[in-house]
Amino acid sequence: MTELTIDQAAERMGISKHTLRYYEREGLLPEIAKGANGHRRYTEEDLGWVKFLQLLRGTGMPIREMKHFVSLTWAGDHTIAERVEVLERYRVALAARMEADREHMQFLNHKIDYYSGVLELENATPDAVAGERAEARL
Amino acid sequence: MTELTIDQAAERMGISKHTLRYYEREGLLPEIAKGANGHRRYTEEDLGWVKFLQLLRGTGMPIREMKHFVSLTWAGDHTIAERVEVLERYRVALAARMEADREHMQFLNHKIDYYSGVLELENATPDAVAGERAEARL
DNA sequence: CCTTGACTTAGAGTGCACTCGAAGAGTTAC
DNA sequence: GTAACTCTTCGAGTGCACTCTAAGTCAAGG
Repeated sequence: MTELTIDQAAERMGISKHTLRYYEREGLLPEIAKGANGHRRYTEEDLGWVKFLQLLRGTGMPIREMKHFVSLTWAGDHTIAERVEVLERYRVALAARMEADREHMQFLNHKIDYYSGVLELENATPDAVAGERAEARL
Repeated sequence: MTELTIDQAAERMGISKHTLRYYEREGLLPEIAKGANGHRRYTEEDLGWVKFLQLLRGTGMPIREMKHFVSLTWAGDHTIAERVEVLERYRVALAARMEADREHMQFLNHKIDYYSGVLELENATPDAVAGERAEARL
């Protein structure tokens, strides 16, 4: 019924047709059913799986490990313990990235604040600019 | 005095010698002074600059734009307004990434919680496992 | 009937950021 | 003095995740 063409699926998931086929080729997606014309028909379930892959990808997991994880998922419930181990590892790594990002955001904020200060000073007193040389070090 | 060899600099900054030379070649670092033997000698100021590059890089700025930004920095104070524009763009992008990461962390947490629940259930009642099939959809 | 356009495949190409290799020179250890 | 080591440069190679091309098929429109 509500099966989508590759174009529509790509549009809706915010991903390119190329990437959809690439994921399928790589075994990250199940083989997508084909219509009478041989064109792919994406079901809602397929799209849900794509979303799952996007989230997994977003955790920083590389394609190689996604293949592994996906195969675990398809292998059945006896792989759940291993799946947890994998996810834990990426949770730790993601937490580290988030922490680093906070530092980088601070860096940007400080830099922008400092520069904005210099600009305001220039506007306020267009004469006294020459003395401003001290780059904020961090 | 406290000038470091490329090995020491790499060690201290947590970066490879290759990358240090690469950054210099690309014009991201000023030309590093060489000792009598032709070997690079890194000053504290050089290392500060490396740190600056690492922070910039951490904001998600690609090498190409870093080159631009660095050239603005070296060009003098009249480029400050443009520097602010650039940094603002990366602040917006970084904020978006941080928001996305929060979503990805939630995803991991939910998955891990769900799986852990299944595991506990298995341990508690090793018999009633067969009925457990409903994958958490998100 | 013929063109247009979207799909199919396998495989090649791209962009990024390193990362490494080869060739050569200078210092240090025995 | 010669072997081992580390540095130098330049250019090539790597790994990742796409991204695109070429050649072919099929359906609809004019």
